[in-house]
Amino acid sequence: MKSDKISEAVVRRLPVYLRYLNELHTREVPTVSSQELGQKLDLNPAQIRKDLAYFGDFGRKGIGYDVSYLIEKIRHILKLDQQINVALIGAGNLGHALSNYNAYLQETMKIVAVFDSYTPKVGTQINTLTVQPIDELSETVQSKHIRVGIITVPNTEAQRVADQLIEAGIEAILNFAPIILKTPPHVRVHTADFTTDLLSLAYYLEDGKELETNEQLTE
Amino acid sequence: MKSDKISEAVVRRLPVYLRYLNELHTREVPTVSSQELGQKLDLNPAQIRKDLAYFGDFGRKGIGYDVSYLIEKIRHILKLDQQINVALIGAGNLGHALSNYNAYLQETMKIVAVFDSYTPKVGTQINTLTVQPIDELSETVQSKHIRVGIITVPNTEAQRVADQLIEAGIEAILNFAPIILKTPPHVRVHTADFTTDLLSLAYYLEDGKELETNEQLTE
DNA sequence: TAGATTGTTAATCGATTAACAATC
DNA sequence: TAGATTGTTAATCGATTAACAATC
Repeated sequence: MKSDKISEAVVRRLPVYLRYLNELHTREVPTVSSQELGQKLDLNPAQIRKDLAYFGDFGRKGIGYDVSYLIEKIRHILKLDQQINVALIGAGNLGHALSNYNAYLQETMKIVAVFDSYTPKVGTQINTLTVQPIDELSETVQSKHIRVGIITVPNTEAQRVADQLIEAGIEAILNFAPIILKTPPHVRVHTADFTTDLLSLAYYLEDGKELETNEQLTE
Repeated sequence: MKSDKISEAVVRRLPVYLRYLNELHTREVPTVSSQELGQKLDLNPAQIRKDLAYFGDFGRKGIGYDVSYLIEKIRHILKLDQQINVALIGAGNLGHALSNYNAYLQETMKIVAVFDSYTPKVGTQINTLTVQPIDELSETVQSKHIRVGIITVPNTEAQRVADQLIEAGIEAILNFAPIILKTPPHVRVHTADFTTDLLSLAYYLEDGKELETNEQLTE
């Protein structure tokens, strides 16, 4: 196939493939079929083949996909064959948590700066990074060649921080605040909103299992 | 319309509606149209009307939707008109961060217990909760009528914890570990995997903006 | 009444899955 | 050669959007 416009659904599956392929690589498994991948990742094998075929002929008929080769290809497609510097804005608990995830980010996306507007936080250490005041954002984005921003500030500040990031020339944003950011079309925004995930989960709970009002809770 | 099987996409938008409706309610706005909602939430007004119409006729032609009434209805649909108790497994930074979000959870989903398998963490306080050893999970799930589990443990432990939660009779899981959990069909699992969000963001970065190898980084 | 907006049908668009020839 | 598995087309399925009669 090759080319066409690629849908977001396809792009979002690529990191999932990559993650499992890395695991296979560690286990020194040389090749993998779309069948096996599908089983492991709960996806239809035809869908996996189609996803990959958008970008090239990576497999071999009768054999499957070479694990190392496919890793290389997907990393290239996702632009993860270069280091991508990331800034974290918001040094609260969530920011702290995320700063530990560098290892999961294919070692190519990397949080290289942390900012907070709350004065007592400025100057403290998060892992190896020193929390900077937010007004150094623009300068640091330039000097450290930061292309992606992660917003972990309170709701009320999220839009303002987004504006500042865009002003500073950032290209993409991962937003953890449960609000809809207004951004220009050239800046890609993904929202990681766990409150939506959790609240929508409630819909699928079974009916008739609520607490009875007279039921006693052991504390 | 009313009824039919409701797609996951529809269910996932309900909390988004709810969140903004609550904001309108706070601002004492009495009614809202699908047009206004769509503008604010970046959604097609027809889609919003259709989503709501799956569950009943909540609007008034020529007027729009009564904010308070719609809040009540959506809360009922999402089963958020009762308290839903939640357990958090994993008392690391991420667990810590999430335990502060109770306020965003419509005050009906509530984290009422925290567990960790790492002995030194057991007994420490997270907000008002004392971290419990993981082998108290089953008992506490029963006694506190916990229906939902949030997994914030390391990758390697996630599947085991999921199994324990299911064994304990939990009905739904929000999984933060970047792996695909294997679970029986009656247990609903949502995955909140920010690494996928972030890595897929890289795809949308502009080409030709990589760091030149000879470019100097100011530290 | 005139203007606004719903609920719903029909049209469109897009994504997933099945099927199979090609070929390792 | 026989078995396995890809890449791709066609079929299916599902979700979004447009349009409009009904009506507040």
